Amino acid sequence: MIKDDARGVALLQYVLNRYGLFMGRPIRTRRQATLASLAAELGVSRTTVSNAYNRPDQLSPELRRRVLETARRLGYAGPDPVARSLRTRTAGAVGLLLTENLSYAFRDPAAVGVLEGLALACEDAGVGLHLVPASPGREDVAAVHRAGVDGFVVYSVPDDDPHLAAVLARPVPTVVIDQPAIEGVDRVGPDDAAAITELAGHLVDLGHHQVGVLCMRLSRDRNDDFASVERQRSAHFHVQRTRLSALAKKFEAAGVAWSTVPVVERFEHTVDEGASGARQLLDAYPQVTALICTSDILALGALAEAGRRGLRVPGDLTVTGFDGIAEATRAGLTTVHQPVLEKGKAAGKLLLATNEHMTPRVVTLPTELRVGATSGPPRTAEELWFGP
Amino acid sequence: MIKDDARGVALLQYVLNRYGLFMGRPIRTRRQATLASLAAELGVSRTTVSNAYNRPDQLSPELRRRVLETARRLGYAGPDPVARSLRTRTAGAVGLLLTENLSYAFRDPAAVGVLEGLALACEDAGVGLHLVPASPGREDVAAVHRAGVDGFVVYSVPDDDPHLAAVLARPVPTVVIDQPAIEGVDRVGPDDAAAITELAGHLVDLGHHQVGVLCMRLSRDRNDDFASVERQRSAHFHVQRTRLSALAKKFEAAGVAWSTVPVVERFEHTVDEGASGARQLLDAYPQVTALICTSDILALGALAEAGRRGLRVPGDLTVTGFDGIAEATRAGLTTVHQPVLEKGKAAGKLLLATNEHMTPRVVTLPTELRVGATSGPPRTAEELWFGP
DNA sequence: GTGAAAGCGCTAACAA
DNA sequence: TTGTTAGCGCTTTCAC
Repeated sequence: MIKDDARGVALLQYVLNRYGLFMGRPIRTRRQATLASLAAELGVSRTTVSNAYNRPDQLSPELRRRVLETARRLGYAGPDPVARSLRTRTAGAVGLLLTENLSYAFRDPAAVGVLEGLALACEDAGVGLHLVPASPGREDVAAVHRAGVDGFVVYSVPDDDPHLAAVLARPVPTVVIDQPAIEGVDRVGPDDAAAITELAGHLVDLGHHQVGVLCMRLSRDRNDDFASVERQRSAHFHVQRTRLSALAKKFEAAGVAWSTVPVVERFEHTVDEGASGARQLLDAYPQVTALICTSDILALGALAEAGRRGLRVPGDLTVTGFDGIAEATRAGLTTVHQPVLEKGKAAGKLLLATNEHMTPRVVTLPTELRVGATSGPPRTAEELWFGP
Repeated sequence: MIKDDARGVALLQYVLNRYGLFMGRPIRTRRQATLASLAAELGVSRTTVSNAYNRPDQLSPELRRRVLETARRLGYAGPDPVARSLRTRTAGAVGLLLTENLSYAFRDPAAVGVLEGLALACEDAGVGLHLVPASPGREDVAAVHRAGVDGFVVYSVPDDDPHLAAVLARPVPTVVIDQPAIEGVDRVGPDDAAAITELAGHLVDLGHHQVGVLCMRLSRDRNDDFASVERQRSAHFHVQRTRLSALAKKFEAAGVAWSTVPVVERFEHTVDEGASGARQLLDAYPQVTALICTSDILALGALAEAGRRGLRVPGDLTVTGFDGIAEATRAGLTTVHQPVLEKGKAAGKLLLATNEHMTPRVVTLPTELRVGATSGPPRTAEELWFGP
């Protein structure tokens, strides 16, 4: 009985809808066709219509043709993706959390490379890539909850970011890139400590003892200034913290007291800010012979500033970067190259591999020290007095 | 009665689930908590739990606290986004269709600019940006149907692409960028014809009559070769077709028979392919005095090739581009600048503006001819014989 | 090859 | 302030 009533109502509703009416209301917009209305129009069951789209082999070609034909006539574009997702429990998309400024993400070739790699992996698997709107400023975590995705990739996010916490709370798999290890979460990234230690070794071997560092933002609060050792230690950006601590360790081992090494921080990650950071550092510490930058973008700015000051590179000043972006290569920068495209791809593959795995997986990417034309031995005392 | 039965079953199911059981089945994985199970646990209705998340003012702070607390205890991360989307009829995301190779989209600064602008607009509105996995090769349109989005932005897609047709069939608003006008669809783009006509005028004024053109792919089939007038006319990439026909018109008006103008096409949009295209064109038509490229990327390649041949620019050869990307500016390229970031932003705003509008809206972006150091008067006959 | 029944997990009138 | 009711549009056993 109940079923019959329900059907009767559904039918009535359907008829009204067809004529652009709502129950008891004046004419409005014509309702969209649904799988049910299509079935009613055809006089078949919803199953059959569903099969026409999802299991073509489950019904006669003739019937299928009729279904599709009628669908076209009614302007029905196929099963509603959201309803399907609810029913099948898969969204067909992965989310990307990226709390940095978008302008950073799209302007740093290294970040774009990661994005591209991830997008490629998604494309291969036929799943969408959902960019979660999460600006660093906004505390509103709702966007994370609203994202209909089967998993998340988290990239370049401070470890105390509320969005990250929100992602981890969601009952879907997660992969982090360049982030600290998290219990039960897959991880992708280079061995930052080893890579920059090798770079530091290169500088030590050249004879540098008076070094300075130019790094990206260490925490969510802005500090376009020198960063104390304490601030370095408590940095919330894993990559920066790791690189700084590895540098500290290496230089301490080489007899350089880390507390005497100036570290300048910049919130915005641009070439101009790199130049400004280099200016600030060199103004205060003109005796520095090597400027270690934690990214190529910053290093390019430092090179520009060196040029502005009339410093020859590497004669007067050694400059190094990190990432190995194309423009750095063209500039002959000494840097550490990391395979950014692979980073994104690996993250995507990890997330999309359905393999049941017990322990969280870790992909460590190879890096390569690329000695370019911007690093050389420091000025000696004689050179300082008598010229090179 | 029926209702009571349903509740009884739900309750039983819930109790079983809590203990990691399925009805009649052995132990499996513990089911995820849902709004309903949370409500049962608390002894309140589902509405109340829903309100705790969506309408905090609809219940007492104390009860809300209890709900959230219990949610945490049960590992409930908030209402399922897909179910919510189904119910509210909004996905909180816009789709981006981009059938070009992803590697193109992420490597051309102009395309990245559009992407960034769109992402910024989405972020402002708090909606996600869903990249639809649609490689140019795959005919499989399912990804378009599977995308749970409230609207689509279509960028740089051939007008006969099946993915585009699939998007238009979906009952959601759509905005196209750099695409031909489509009945009932909003559109964003520069006035390509006017822009390149101005550029052509600049060349005509300089006295160029022997020109050649290097353009991006015209259709989905690969043709790394000269493009006949017929092929130009029937191109499926709107932007390329528009630019070529505007050039034809302008040069015909200046007394140049377009059929005599060599047009070389390249499928891949890279600097290297630009160089190879220039090589092919100049090998066959060494008398050309101006090479018009339909993008800066191609033009940069052409410049490289000119250098390789020992041609001075603009003394021996004038080269022009289109887009106004940063690297082109640095190279002093004569080009047409278009505001790519604004293009993406405008598309996003158009899509997200809920304003009821009757007629499709069109945003025409301003362009600017930027005369750089790569365009000058052609060699005269005397110069050819006696040197400049 | 086709259909009936049972939800997926949630929200939003409307009632109490 | 809280609960009841009625689906959103679809897929999927399981019968027929």
